[in-house]
Amino acid sequence: MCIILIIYFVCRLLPVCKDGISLKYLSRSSCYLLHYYGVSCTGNLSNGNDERNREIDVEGLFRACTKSEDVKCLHALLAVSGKAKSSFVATRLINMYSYFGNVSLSQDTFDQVRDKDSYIWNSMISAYVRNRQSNKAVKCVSEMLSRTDVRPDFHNFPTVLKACSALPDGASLHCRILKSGFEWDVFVAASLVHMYCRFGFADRAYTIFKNMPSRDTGCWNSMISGYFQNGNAKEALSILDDMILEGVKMDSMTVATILSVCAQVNDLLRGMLIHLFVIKHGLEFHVFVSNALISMYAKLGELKCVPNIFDHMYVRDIVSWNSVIAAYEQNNHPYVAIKLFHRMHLNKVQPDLLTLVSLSSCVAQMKDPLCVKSVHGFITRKCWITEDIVIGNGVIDMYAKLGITDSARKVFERISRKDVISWNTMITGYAQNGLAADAVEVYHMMKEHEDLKPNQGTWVAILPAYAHLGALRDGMKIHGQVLKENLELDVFVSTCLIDLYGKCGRLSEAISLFYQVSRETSVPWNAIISCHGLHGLGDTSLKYFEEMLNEGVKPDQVTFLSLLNACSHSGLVDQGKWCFQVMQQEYEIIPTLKHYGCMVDMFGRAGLLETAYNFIESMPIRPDASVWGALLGACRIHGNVEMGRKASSHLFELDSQDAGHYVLLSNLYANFGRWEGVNEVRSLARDRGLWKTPGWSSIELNSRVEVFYSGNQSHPQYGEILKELGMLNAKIKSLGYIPDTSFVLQDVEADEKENILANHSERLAIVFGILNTPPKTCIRIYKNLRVCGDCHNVTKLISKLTEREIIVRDSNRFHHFNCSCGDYW
DNA sequence: CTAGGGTTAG
Repeated sequence: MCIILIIYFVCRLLPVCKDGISLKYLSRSSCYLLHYYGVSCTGNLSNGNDERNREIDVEGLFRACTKSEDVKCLHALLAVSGKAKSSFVATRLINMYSYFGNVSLSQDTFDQVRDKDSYIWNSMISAYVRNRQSNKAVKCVSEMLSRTDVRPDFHNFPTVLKACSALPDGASLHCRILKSGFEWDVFVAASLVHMYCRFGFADRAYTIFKNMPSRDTGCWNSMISGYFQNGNAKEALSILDDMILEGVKMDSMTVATILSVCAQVNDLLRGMLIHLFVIKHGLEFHVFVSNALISMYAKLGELKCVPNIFDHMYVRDIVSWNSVIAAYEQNNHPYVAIKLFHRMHLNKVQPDLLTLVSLSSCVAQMKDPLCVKSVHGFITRKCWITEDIVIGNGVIDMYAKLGITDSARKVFERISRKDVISWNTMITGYAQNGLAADAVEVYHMMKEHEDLKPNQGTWVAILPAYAHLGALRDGMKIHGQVLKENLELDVFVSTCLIDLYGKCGRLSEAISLFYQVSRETSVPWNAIISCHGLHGLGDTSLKYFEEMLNEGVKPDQVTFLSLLNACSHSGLVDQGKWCFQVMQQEYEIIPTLKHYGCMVDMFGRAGLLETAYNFIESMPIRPDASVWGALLGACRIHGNVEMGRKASSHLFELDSQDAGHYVLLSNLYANFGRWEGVNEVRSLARDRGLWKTPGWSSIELNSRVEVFYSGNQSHPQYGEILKELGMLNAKIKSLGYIPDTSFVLQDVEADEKENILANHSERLAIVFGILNTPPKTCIRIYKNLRVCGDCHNVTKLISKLTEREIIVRDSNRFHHFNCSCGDYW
């Protein structure tokens, strides 16, 4: 196609002589180009065109370009006749380059033009915006505004406004533009509506919208998407109703927006009706409409229709591939997603950042360290530019999803102008990888930047970290902020708060919050079920599940995970089995490794080690380390050395890097005094360069979290704590306490064992609490490992002696001491 | 010759 056009172009436009093209008019590069395309430079070419016709031909050629290379070719040929530097031609070139994603060529073209008119400025700004280089777009806008030879007109406004609303500091520019009063123009008004929505002033946008003398479909779309992007999905839908009432027909843009609204408000029925509308009006031929359909179905967990839509698509763009890959990734089918990724590769579609974000999440789900490495390598080779904030944030997220928080942090540090999302992503990255303390550290760093305003995403990022650390006070401070910002009804924020209160032992607060929020989606239900389970209240969790079904809320895989966990903690084996069955048969949810792990844990805790083993053997997917780890943990509880050996042999084969597994097996041997086994495991762990995770306990006092390690003498109050601990020890011994040294897993003398026990970190933390709080104050301790049996006994006695309520949360569950009220506050 | 409103994610 291109070759023919070039020949045509050469025939019509270049100066010709009777024997063919006169080479003296061609530059070296265009000779080369012609040669490259196999165009003979001799031959019979027609002549005789006037100026106007030539330009019409250029137009045709522009339209025929299908890739950046075509434009380059055209550009080179235009350069020959010296036309490329005219503002008119350059504008077209800038647009073409930017359509094909090659902004740097747009910029080169732009820079070479001396007399720039408002058209060319406009095109350059659009080129940046189109390719998401918001920083450069805004820079370009301010440069234009600083010049005297060009003034923005009402054609410029939509572009300029769009550029401004892409960046928070674009806000200062929009005032300048507003002064000129072109609000009546449909395009300008629609852009204003859009911009106001971007800055969070949906009401102001609505005022403009309402006062418009006439509205085209674009304006309606602008208002609908504006409300939607502000999180007001309900208003968006009511605008749609108004639009239909006024007899304005939905177009492809409306449909695409509404589909994502449906996904957000969980309205599958409306989504399907829109799908029918799409079919009836043939709108599925717009790529983005089909894309929107795919993501709508994916978000609502209806994967059945997805392959149908995808396979019947006429054209597929990068978004189509990304959407379909994300659809499977988000619904826990990482292997299907990877297969699609391969198919995409075969179709020669280049993956972009978002593809890799999904891919990272898939790889993280599959827990395959080799895949993690290859994706990491891929990302590194791509060297995604860090100048654009969205790309930088995506890379941080990607590394966090892969569990490589160090790399995430490096990218984070390299971004010079971090926005709120950069910070939120970094905090979430740490929190989701269990590094709550790092998450808190980053949050404190964020607070030092006064120009940054934490938003809903920040709260959703930091609250789980506080919940993990048991930092109730800090969490409550965030609750205060949330109330100030009227965000307490936001489902995500309030779910995090429910989780926080639940995890910090304040069940009544969690419940009252739960009944305040909208319970239309499974999200808050999952939180309330999970936190009751954590407290060993499995029956209550099941009651909430029943209530959830009565209210017509569809449970998802997280719901069942929380339920199975709850059953496991409360020893409700039959109910757990029932849940596992219902999940598959009624809700067609395919159990993930996590579900299997819960089941094994449940059987194991109940002492049904054989059942657990057989259950693993019957699994349709390959059990991973967490499944075998659950069995090993159960063997430790029930003292079954043989089964423990069996489990650990599978375990070390699958994942030889987790120190915790070695500790478990060595503990199991130690319990039976089989020190040779202990030594064997320990030297194995040492050979593989693994160390036992140090145990720590933390306590929150006066808004500070104090962390104690086993026998750590660096604490300023260490002497005082030791003295008090000695006194308490003597007292509880007189009450009949005999240290249970079977929990000491080193092969040392008996009195040394007692000494080790007495130095367990939670005891230091508890005594610290007793010393530093008024009498009768409840003491809450958080511990990263499990509470050992001896500590359990001692804590019970200390609680009695000091008349203190003591709550210890370990890596597994809550331990309540002296709960005379029998309630959980 | 230009422009607004759309789909993936954070």
